[in-house]
Formats: sequence, C-alpha cells, structure tokens
Amino acid sequence: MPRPGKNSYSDQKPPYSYISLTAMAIQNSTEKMLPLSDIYKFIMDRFPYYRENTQRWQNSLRHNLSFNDCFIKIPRRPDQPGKGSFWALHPDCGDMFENGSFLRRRKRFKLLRAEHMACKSSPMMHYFHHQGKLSGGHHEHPGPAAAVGRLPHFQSYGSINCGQSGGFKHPFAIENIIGRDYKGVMTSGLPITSVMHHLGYPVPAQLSSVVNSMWPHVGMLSDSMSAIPVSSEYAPFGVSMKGLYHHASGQTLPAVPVPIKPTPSMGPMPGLSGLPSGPAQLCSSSSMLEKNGSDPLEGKGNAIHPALLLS
DNA sequence: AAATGTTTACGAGCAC
DNA sequence: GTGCTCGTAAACATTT
Repeated sequence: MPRPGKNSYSDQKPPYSYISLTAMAIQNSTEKMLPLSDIYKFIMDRFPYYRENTQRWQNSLRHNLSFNDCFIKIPRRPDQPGKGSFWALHPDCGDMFENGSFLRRRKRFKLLRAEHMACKSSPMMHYFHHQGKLSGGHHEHPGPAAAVGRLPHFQSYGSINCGQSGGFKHPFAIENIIGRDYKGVMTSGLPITSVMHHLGYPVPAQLSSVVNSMWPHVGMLSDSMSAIPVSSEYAPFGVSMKGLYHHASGQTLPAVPVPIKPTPSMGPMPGLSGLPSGPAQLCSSSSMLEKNGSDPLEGKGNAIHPALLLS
C-alpha cells in the first residue's frame, strides 16, 4: 500500500465513486453548486488519476449526474452566460453515504413520486418542503410547525439527521475529505440565500407572503452569501489531514480508510452539511422525466414504458 | 463542432 | 440467488 503523502498514490484510482467525487466538488464550492466543467476541474486537480482517459470518466460522471436523484440541476443566471447548468446536491441526500463515508454509498438516493410531483408543480414549495424536512422531517413531528423553530438556522444534516452534535464523523466523510470548517457551514445558512442570490431572481411576492405567514423567521431571504474558507491542505486523495482530526467530540480519527460496516446504532451520516437548496428549479435533473434505474415501476409518470408492457 | 445532458444497457462486485 | 451500487459504453438530444 502506498503511503499517504507519496506521489505513488496519485497514479492510482481514488477509492471514491463518481458520485462521491462529484459531491466533494460541489461541497467544496462556495455556492454549493458547480458547472460541469468545474466539477471536472476539481476532480482533475485533486486526483491525477483522472487527468487521463477524460472521455471515459467524464461520460460516466455525466451519466451519474443525470441518473442520480441526489444531484440537481440549477439553471444559470441570465447574467452568467455559459454552457450547461450548475449542479448541486439534493437537500435530502444527506444520509446517502454510510457513516458519512464517501467510499461507498449504502443507500441510493431516490426521490419519491410525490416529491417529483411536488417538484414539478411548485419548485419553491418543494424547496421549503425540504427545508421543513431538514428541520424535522426525519423525526416524529415533521412539517411546518417543526420547521419554524429551526429554519432560520438552516441547520444541516450534520446536526439533524445525526441528531448528535459531536456524532461520529467518518474519516471519509465529506467534511473530512474536503477539509471544511463545518462549524461555519452549520450556521451560515447557505442554501436558500446562496442559491437565490446566485440565480438573481427576486423573491416573488407570493413566496414572501407564504414564507412570512408560515415561517416568519424565514423572511430573511437576503444576500447572506457566505464565503466559507476552504482548506487547501489536501492529502493525496483529497483528504484534508487537518479535517481528519477535526472531530467535534475531541476524538481523533486515523487518516486511513475504515471498512464500512452497517452500524445501526450510528445515525445517518453527518457528511453533507450545508447542503444546497435549489430555488427556482429545485429538481433533480431526473425529476422531469423519471428514471429507469432499478425500479422500473417507479417514476414513469403516467406514461407506460414499453418495458412495462413487455414484462 | 463541441460541450452538455439524458437514457439505455451490460457486467462486476458486494451484501443479505 | 437476488438486489443493489458502481463503472463503462454508447446512442441520441439539446445548447452554446
């Protein structure tokens, strides 16, 4: 095994899936969203392995972006011309990686049909639906009431799903990998303000009134774009050595991959904190047309897929 | 034309 | 064995 810090690492394929790599890139960005080209760039910058065979892996990566519901496509602002859209992480994909490890997903993130419908019909409310879930959706009393108290803080999955401050943070959890100061993310409230700002869309009066009536504290759709400092201290696999030892509980963790084993006692991953939340089009790319995937009965909308007719 | 995005298909590997 | 994730290839559509 090559030792961390040695160049011999760089020629080898990183132990991360394309989904992981993409998530890293997005999380590492200030605005929690990146155009495709920047995702490529991030990966190539940090993982020399991917400086070759670009056609191959970039095709795979694009496939992953489109195919996986955990990635959402955000249109460019009118004043930001360029090719392609921005890509962000879906707010609900926080527990996608087991124990926060980016080595392998244990759960495939997939939107429910209802969420697709909601996304289609009312993206903004869909967004708030997710914000509500962020604040209490995974607990016993979800919904606006639960959301009111916490929404202003835009708490992340790290503090919600896990439910334990100082919960386990896997060495390959995203905050460790990208070396983020997650305290900043926890309280910075990136999602809505960031993306709204990015899009440059004025907050519709309708939305304002809805927000103000339902969640008075959220009326602050301001320009609080948080520029979060990002550590540049990357180990060969992009693992921040600093981040590896940044542990809320004060524990230190080894800078080595840890075998992933199901640990029911552990909460969902704390990894994807500070998740982005799309405003105008908070839909995964696949939301418009449901995907095939491994469940052909799911998400074909009202259309009857030929495959279903044959089966 | 090139980049970007979508979809389908197949096989490998892993966990249960 | 089954079902899942993942990687890859490829065809095709859309956008710049």
